[in-house]
Amino acid sequence: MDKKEYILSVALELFGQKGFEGTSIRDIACKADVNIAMISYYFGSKEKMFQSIVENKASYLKEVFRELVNNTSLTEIEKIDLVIDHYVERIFAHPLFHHLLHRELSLNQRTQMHDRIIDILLRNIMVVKKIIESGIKNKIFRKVDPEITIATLIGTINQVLMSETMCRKLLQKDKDFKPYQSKKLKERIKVHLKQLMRAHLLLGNSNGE
Amino acid sequence: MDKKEYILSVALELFGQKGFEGTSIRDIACKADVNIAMISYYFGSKEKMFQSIVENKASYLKEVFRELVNNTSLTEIEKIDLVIDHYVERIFAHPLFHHLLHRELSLNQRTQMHDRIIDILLRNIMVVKKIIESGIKNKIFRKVDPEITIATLIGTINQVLMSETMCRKLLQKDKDFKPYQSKKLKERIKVHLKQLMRAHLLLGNSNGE
DNA sequence: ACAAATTAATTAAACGTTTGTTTAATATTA
DNA sequence: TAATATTAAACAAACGTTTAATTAATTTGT
Repeated sequence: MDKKEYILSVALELFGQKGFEGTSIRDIACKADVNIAMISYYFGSKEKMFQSIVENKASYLKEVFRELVNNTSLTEIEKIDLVIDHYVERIFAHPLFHHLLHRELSLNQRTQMHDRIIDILLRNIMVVKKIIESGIKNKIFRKVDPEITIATLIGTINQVLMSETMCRKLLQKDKDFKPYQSKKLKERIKVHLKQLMRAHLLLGNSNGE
Repeated sequence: MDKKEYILSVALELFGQKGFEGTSIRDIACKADVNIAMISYYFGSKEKMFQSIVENKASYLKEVFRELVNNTSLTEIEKIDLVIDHYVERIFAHPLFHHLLHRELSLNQRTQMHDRIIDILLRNIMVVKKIIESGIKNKIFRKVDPEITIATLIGTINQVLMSETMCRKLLQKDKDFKPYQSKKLKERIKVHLKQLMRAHLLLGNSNGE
């Protein structure tokens, strides 16, 4: 692997676990087994390295939802199902990065980075919002609150994966249980969210199981 | 106000906004207009002050849900409604404290504090879990996933209030809009969660509006 | 193809700040 | 007088960053 990328991956891991202020560049350099000066040499500063991580990783999650909204061969509820699948898969694939994003979102530090993250997240949120509004307009969905509904989608997954220890205690698993690596948990969340959204969104739903 | 309490309130505000590592005791002392040494004098250390904040504030939110589960004059869905009311009111009343709790939950720092916060949160979570399981047992609720359903409840509110800027952009409000002080938003979240939970939980629900 | 010149990568050490904490002296209150 | 509260100053340690020297890699001229 490219050395620069390797440093970024180590930095992501530590930032994700201990936060930006909670991680020193010495921590990163030590774990990546490089000299401290290499961080300034490669990235200019600690904060610019942080920005590199965000821009690097964010590029992965662009253009995923875009095609969804323009695909007319799918019903709105099928699109919602796909959004759930994509989103859950993404968070399970990059849990530390999403920890990083949402923690940064909850902080009043680094305004510029804060706004950048909002831009990144908002792009996909708007796609989902349009799907919901389309479903309402076509009288397939109930007149739900689109924005808060999206918060439910995103917030549910964040909440479950917020803390490994918390997740274990909530689900009453032993300490060997690794939430991020559990395919069962991933499917469980998908099933829950799909059932939840169908019950919440679909008109004339008698919930026959 | 008691000086010790005042320092704690200032510390809560700064920790809530900028995180534990992102806030220096000089920031706190300056904003509270006291000498730096007073923090050690009163609390012993920065971390012990943090613990004081958590224990102080946490005492407020004990014993709120306890009575709910033992009250047999209410149906399960009425209890869920009350849980939603209480929980939303609480977060809107102490937004910075809940920021603090959940951010600490997402960090792998201060294991002891981490476990303490989990204990605090889990107590109320278990009450809600029992309500849901009771509803399922009494064939009033569908056979939903109780644990992930709780994550939906908590996660939705966290998500909406995670960032003031994000909230404004999501709801397309101008910069004068203060999410934490908006009674309209508070009611909006309550209505959403109640409708969501009724559609999700109640058996034979035809969603007639 | 090969030595010379140039650029890039890496290092140990030091830089000046800021960090949390402590000290020892002073002021206030009981 | 004795206990408590408050202060300015200093503490060592850790912080992000820079420097200047050295090694490695690449490019160039012949």
